[in-house]
Amino acid sequence: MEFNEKQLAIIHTAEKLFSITGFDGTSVRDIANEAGINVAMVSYYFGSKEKLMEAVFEHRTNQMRIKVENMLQNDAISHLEKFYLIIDEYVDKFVSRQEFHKLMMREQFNEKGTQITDMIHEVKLKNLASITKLIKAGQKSGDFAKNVDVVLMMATITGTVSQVINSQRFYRETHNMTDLPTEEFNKHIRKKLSTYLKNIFKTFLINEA
Amino acid sequence: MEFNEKQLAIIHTAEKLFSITGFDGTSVRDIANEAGINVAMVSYYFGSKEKLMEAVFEHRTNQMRIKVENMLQNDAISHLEKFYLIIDEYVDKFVSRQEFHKLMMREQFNEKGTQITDMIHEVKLKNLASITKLIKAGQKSGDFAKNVDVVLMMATITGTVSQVINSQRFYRETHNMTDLPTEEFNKHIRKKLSTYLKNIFKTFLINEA
Amino acid sequence: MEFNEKQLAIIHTAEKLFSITGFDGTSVRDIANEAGINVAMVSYYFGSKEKLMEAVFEHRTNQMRIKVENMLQNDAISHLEKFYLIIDEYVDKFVSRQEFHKLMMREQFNEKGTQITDMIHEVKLKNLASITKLIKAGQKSGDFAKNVDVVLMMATITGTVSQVINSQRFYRETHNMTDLPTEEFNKHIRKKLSTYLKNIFKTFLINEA
Amino acid sequence: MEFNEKQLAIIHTAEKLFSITGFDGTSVRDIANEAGINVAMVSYYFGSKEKLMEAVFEHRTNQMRIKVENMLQNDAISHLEKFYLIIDEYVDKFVSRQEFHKLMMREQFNEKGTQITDMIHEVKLKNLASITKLIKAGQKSGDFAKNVDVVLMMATITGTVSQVINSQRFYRETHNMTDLPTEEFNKHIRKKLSTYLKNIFKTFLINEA
DNA sequence: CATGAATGAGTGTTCATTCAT
DNA sequence: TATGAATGAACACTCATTCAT
Repeated sequence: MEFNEKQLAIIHTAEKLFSITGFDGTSVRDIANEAGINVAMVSYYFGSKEKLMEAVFEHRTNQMRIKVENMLQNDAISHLEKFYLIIDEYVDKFVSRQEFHKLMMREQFNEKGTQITDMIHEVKLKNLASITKLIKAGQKSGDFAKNVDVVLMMATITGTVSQVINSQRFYRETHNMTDLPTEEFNKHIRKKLSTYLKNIFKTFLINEA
Repeated sequence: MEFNEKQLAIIHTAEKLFSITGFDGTSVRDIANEAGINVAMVSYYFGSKEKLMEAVFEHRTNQMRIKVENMLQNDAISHLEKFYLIIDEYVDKFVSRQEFHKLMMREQFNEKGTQITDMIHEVKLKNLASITKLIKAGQKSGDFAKNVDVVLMMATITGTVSQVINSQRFYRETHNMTDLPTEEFNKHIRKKLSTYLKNIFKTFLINEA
Repeated sequence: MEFNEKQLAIIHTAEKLFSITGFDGTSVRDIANEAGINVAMVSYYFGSKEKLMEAVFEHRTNQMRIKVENMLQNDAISHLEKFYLIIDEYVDKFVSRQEFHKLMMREQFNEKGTQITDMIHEVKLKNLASITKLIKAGQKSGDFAKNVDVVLMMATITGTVSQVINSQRFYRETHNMTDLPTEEFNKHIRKKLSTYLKNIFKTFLINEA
Repeated sequence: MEFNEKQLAIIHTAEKLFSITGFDGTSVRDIANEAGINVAMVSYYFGSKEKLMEAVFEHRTNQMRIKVENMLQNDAISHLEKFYLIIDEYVDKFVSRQEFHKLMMREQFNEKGTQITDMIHEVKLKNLASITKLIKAGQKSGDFAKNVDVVLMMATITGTVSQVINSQRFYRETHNMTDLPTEEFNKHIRKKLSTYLKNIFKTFLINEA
């Protein structure tokens, strides 16, 4: 599905406000005002507030998927390095699309199964498949240890990144970075998380041959 | 502050409903109906819906704090074992009070700084202090590696547990546990998370002497 | 079901406005303003605008039923006189409850079968049964002609009265009664319709012995 | 006024939808969708929704007028036979244009005097004049009784037909014709109403010389 | 000549809260 | 102390209509 410019403006505004005040906490009027459009446009373009939320997810869903297909075929880099690339991709995605990922994390916790929780579920399943494939390859080659639970590993990666990014205030205050400009903080945290997570999984994943 | 029975009934119902449908998604009438009390009681007892939310947090805040004071003075167990106990405490808290922790996770992501975000922040700071104290002791004794970021470690522990517990469906489906009764699942996931997290941090934290 | 005073005020106002501007043409706000109550009261007391409409009908439904039970057992008056009493009852009801009957006539034409069309249907069936009973008794005694279609007779009585009452302007203008006060007009039309309908059915119904 | 094909398509669709869901219950979008045209066309062609309604009536108004001019001059048929022809014409019109007549009946009940109520009023006045002319001729020749109220007679004819046709369900159910195809029902009811009404007025109108 | 895009006003309904008792 | 009744504000959404093209 393709969105025109006005629709994209609405989607981006909605993404932002939903991530800040939540779906229920954001009124269609808030979105309309912030986006500088008429209230009726939301219904006009998307049908309903819920459908707008779905549009937000549809628009960003691709960015939730980590892409490893090409990687896996590249024989030049080791399995561990491939895994590192996956970590970097997760970190990159969360850091560069903080608003959307905050929104996604929130929505993921929703108990009532909506269209959106289904979309998230699906992407997670796909990501799981990709990572599992890599892990299994690494195990077959003897590089990786057996008996690793990929679901838990995913939980650690997304959980850790999400914690740091989404409740940023805590990290910033404890690291004396309260007033660090967004750009610089993002750069810093990207590097920090990447290194940390790689370190975490290095010994955990590698076969102590 | 002490709450009478009726107030506690309201608090518990609110805790549950807030965690399911969110703060904005839960109406005072929903809470009143579920708790079997009059709508006006919420305002009457707590002043406002927001104040009720604060009461929910005030009531559970203690449970958010990990207690390590006694542990630290116990010379019979090693630093690593002490750290393991902290992990178990986090896991226990999240598993046994899933509703509240889901609520807390959501609220933590709120950008608008409320009374509640402040409460969460404070507790996290205290927990950080406790853990940091232990880590530093371990480093001093040479047991633990230097240069570990305790904030990141906390993020990993809470992030991982939160991911698994709060979007339980994904874990259950990928582990063929869709219909496992709550009790059994809790027992399983407690053990699983505990072992996993200890494994993660074992090599990471220990000094390769 | 019983209604309190405020509910009755709303019902009466709704009855009036619905009869003038129709269900869709009347807004809940119109009713609230006219009744001097808050908009929210309609939902509060009746649940919805539709339910309010049903309440209007529930409240007046008894008045739609013609009562013949006692009459039928009275041996002092002839079958024809009993039928005349029925005519008078119809005329009386329509004249004294013009607003409600206009509303009913309109609603009766609704194609989409609602709760209300069902209610009307039911009352009409009961009225039909009552009249049929009388007609059959008259036929058995030889007073009434055979082969009369009671449904058509009902249609003539209600149709004629409804036409005259509900599009009153035409009758008034053609009879030079444009400015006749309501009270007097009602008195006049009651007598007029009564006489006219009795005349119509006299020769039609009576057996030319 | 003449309407082009597209305008006629809109008029016919509007006539149908207005008769089913009423004027306020039918949205311009409904009409546009059903007619397969653009929403803006209604305003474009007719100026407004109300004007469209007027166009519907303007288009059908001729069919509301009964035509007796030629009849009256025909000396070959009796006055009573002429009156019978008028009855048949009313019945025919109502049966063959049920949608429009349902719409008209509803609109006739509108209290707020609109352009449309005026149109209806005018036609009724003309019809009244035609019938009155015939009745007076019949009275002059001694065929008809004196002291008949033509307005009431019109009310009986239109009222009876309207009741039967517009709340068809009642008639069908009480006559075991629930599933009778439209065509056959129309044929049946046409004959039935014609015979019935003629019977009604036969003795009522004729001078018992 | 025709239309997709856009709008402000208005819809029924729900909301957290207040108030008289 | 406790509550049913009541309210004004806000909600998501639909409406008939306008306008640039």
